Amino acid sequence: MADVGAPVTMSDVARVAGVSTATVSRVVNGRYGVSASTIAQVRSAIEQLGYESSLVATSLRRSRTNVLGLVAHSFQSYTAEVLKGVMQALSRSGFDLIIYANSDLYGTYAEGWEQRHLTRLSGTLTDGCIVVTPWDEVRSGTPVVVIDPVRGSTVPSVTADNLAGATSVVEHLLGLGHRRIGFIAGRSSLASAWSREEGYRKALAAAGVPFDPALIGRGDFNPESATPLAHALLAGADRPTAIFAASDGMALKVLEVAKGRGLSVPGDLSVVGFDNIPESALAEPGLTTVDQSMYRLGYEAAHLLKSLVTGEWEGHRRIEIPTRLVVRGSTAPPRSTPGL
Amino acid sequence: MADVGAPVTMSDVARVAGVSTATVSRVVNGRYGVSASTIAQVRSAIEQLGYESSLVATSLRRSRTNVLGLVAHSFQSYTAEVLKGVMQALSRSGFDLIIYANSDLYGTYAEGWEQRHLTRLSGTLTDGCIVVTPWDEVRSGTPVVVIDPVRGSTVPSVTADNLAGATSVVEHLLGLGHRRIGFIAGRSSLASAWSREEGYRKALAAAGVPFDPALIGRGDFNPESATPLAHALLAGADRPTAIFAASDGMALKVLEVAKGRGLSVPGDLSVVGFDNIPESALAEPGLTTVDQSMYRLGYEAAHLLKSLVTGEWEGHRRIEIPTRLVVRGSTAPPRSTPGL
DNA sequence: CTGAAAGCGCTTACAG
DNA sequence: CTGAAAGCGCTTACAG
Repeated sequence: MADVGAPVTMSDVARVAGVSTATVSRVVNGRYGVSASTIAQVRSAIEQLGYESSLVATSLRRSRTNVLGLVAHSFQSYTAEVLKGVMQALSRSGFDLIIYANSDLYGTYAEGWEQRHLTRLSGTLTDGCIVVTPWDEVRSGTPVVVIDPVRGSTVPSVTADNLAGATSVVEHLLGLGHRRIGFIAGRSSLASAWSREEGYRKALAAAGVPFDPALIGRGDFNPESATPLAHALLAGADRPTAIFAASDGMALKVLEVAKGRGLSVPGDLSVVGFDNIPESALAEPGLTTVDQSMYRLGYEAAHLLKSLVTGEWEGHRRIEIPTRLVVRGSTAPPRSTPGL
Repeated sequence: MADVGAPVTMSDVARVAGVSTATVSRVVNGRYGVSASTIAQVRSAIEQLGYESSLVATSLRRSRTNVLGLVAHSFQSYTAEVLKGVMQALSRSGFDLIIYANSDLYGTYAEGWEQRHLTRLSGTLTDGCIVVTPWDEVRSGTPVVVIDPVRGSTVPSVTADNLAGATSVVEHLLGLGHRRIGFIAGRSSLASAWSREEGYRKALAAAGVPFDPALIGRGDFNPESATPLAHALLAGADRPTAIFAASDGMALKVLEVAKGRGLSVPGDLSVVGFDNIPESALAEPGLTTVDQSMYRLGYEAAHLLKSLVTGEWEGHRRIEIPTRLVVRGSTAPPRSTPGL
């Protein structure tokens, strides 16, 4: 408690114990070949000084650190859920986790951020990294697992079955009687955004509903990006009776915009999202969405990364997690079902 | 993409650019006194090789790293909320955040964990740290802010106004007509647990309701700790008509136990928690609780730490955040109000 | 304007 | 069983 001076180093311990730093290092790391009496002396000096080895110095010197990294551009509910899964998978694994969060980019997408930090960590601090929703393809000298990669990525990855999820949404809306279904797309460089749009198109095509480009808004997964798009979609005379947004964050904005324009949900407009973040259950009305178990994305990513680092991975390097449609109050048949 | 070999170091850049590492370092850090042509050469070598400086090597050498740390023992909803506040406060502050999570202790309280990791980070990697709910008093050579400190702690800290929060709970229950109010306490070493219990006692005393030690269960904030205590409280003939648990996690377990024993909530038993984690709103019935804005705890802690590190702090080093009673479906008057 | 050298706190061959 | 020395990738006086 009184000790608020310079940090205690290995040299301090060596001096107090009357041995070399090499010997202290051996004791700290439990290496063989140190006499019992020396061990005792060193231990007592460590105790007395409250010494802990510096993570930085240790990992600079060693090749293996037993620390895994996670790099994410922001900390919304999505990332928090992923994190819980990661922690569970790493529980008692012998690997600690370091999460690196860039303060200057909170809530925004900044190009290249992940790559830069991945590189800064991976040579020295971490044995491998998880990158969540990177801006672009990433590369690294140590193993990497990407959650929600860009289109065409060849890096090991974990994603939800976005195609099936989006398909089930559109089938649900079609089943309710909707024919004019708007879509707000996500960041187009991401494989997930692409698959969700593909699911939308294919399900419409399968039902023989013609595709109308006027019903598509191009967002970027950020909630804010959906606001002007929702206004645009709802302004026309021939407005859609349902809007499917490629993320819950965007869908919640659609809800907001609809209310602002005096439209009742689901009476005048059905709204569906994708993700199933906790906020969606609390919305009024509850948001119909696709659950993609962010917890499981994190869990599987951590599991894969761990195996990659220890070199014991056998299976496929691209994992797909099943999705599940969650129907809540934001969807209903359109007011006047046009001749089914 | 093809580059998956050894990491690119400053020496590599120096070799390609035909200069010394000292010069590369100067260019990377934007120091004065390098000729324009040299800067250009070095920049081009950096570009060509995809060089990024090693966070570890840099922070080992430098005294100031512009990285703040957060050490937490687990990653439940509580920590995730705190994190959001921390990130918001650090947004565009020039400080990055590193979160260190120990994999071997997920979900459990392990003595001394925080201190050990704090020490391992603070000499070298971080300029300062936030520690969430430490097991014991912490110390460090660099600034520390504790969220939810132990009793008697002298370290800068941020806490909710636990006394007022607990008082409002008991007043709410008394107002409904409850007289036999059980209490499940938190980890007694924490100031928050102490204040919540004090609020409980004082509010009872103020209302002239005698304190009954048989109505107190000693938990530790972990949800699991509440299960046997709830059974014990509800087993007696003269069981309480309401139970106030010192955390939502424990209160949700009380809900479970009550149901398991065939008691209806709030008909047979009112239940109240503390924290207002997202799960509490979703419980059936919704849990009456005290909102302590974990987001704000994180925000204020980060703000305080930042000021401490830059040396510009003026105010008090112990910040208290107001709390707010949130009444939901889990509380109601007792079945037969004993003569008010 | 630039480089050789020392050193941040450790670990690991190499001698002895 | 133990220590002197080199080196992990950087930065910073110190010379020139």
